Amino acid sequence: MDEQEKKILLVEDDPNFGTVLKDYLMMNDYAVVHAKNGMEGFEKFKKDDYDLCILDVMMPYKDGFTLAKEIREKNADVPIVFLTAKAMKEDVLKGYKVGADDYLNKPFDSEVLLMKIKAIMARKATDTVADSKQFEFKIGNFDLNSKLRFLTYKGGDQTKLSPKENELLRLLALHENDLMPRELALTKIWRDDNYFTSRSMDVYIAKLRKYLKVDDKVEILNIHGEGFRLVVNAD
Amino acid sequence: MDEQEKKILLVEDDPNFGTVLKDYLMMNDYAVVHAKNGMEGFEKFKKDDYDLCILDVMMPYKDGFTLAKEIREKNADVPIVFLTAKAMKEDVLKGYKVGADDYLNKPFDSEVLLMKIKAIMARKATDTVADSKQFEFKIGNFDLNSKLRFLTYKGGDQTKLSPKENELLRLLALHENDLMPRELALTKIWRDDNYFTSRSMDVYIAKLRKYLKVDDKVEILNIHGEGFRLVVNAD
DNA sequence: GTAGCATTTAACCTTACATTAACAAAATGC
DNA sequence: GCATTTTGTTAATGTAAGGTTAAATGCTAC
Repeated sequence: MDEQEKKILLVEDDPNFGTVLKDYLMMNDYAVVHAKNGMEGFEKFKKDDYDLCILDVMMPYKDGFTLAKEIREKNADVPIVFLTAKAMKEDVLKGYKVGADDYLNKPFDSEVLLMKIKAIMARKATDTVADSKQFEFKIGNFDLNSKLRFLTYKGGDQTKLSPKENELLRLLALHENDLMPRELALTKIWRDDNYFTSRSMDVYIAKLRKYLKVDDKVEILNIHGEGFRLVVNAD
Repeated sequence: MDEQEKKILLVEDDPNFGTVLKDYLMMNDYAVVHAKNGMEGFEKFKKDDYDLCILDVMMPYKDGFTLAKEIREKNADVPIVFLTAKAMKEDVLKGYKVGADDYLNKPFDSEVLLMKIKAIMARKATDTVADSKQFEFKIGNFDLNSKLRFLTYKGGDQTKLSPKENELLRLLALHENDLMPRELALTKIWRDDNYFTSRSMDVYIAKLRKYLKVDDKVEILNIHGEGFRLVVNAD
């Protein structure tokens, strides 16, 4: 889990206002996806996970409330903020009914919006304890704790692993005794496959080999032109 | 949780308005305690646990913000809604900084307030750890009393902790031996995540490390780019 | 007011991490 | 064998994160 930007889905049909708002949010380190109408908004929502949705209420074809309802059916938790030109009481009530987290009347102050977003995100910051992805591995005499990024030898010595070391070893462990294609690591961990990332990966393979050296049952073999293989030999 | 009435602390100095609002909320099945000024509000807050605080901003002697800050020192989680006559941008920002959950301008529609309250309560309900009301921890040879904010070493030496020290150590203890994400502390305790709050947090980590130093089984480890880990080693 | 705290800000330092570069050594294919 | 590609190794460099310290600020209480 690295320093990820928070992802915001912004659904706003006014192209000028939408673009300005998007830029402003991006300047404040949010990753923003801008949909130009309700339909598009729902498509984009289904395709990805968002930390927050900002919906304009007044939109052609599919208004913000309808969209909010659809979003709620898919995901009961994602915070929703409505933008609205008029401050009609009925609208506000309707908004809270579909589970709005907040409400903003246009024109609104951008700093206020920012604070609201921060407040909502902070609320959300639950201690989501580790999704049950696999984070612990036994590798010969080693135990790899991939969440806390350390490698224990025979229950004793702990080696801290850097994020890349950790990811790489985890990927190898997931393919224990089997081929872990070079390309897999490069695309999954380095997100790019070129001469330099490849060289970088080799550097990390070397580091891992150094850590694993203390147990002579464990080794990382190269399969020329294919990838690597984490082998655990019997005693 | 059982079918308990939710308890609301209402702090409002205008006796007429306060009484009307209190009655209205009670009619809607909330248990309401009405304090007539900031001082009284804080006294009442300390005496009981509330699910929500509604604070008037403009009050003699102790305004709503000051009160909110005091409340926050005691309890970082309780939702706070401000009532204010004027909609000054600075005020709104100030409100969110002290951790407001919402903001209402007087005169406001009572139904809107009700919806907001419902929305906030619903949010709280889904907040998984909101109920982790644990205030006493054993950390190696230390005992942390997080309510009274002190740290005892081997039943003897007591160190008083400042509010921030206390919250931070508590958060670490809640995740003992596990990762306590940096971001979690920053959003929960500092309510903001930027370069300076991050540096501030480091200062507090240093303070805690100094306190904990006397017990060499206990340490706070950093996990680069992720957060911290309070480790208690076996003897 | 000012004394005494808690907290933030600021500057600065250290460490951790990832990449790059240059080169050596294997492996492969002809 | 020798040319080419792939892998291995080491060191340097750059940057980001974390750590430390002291001063500045803000608050409360006297």
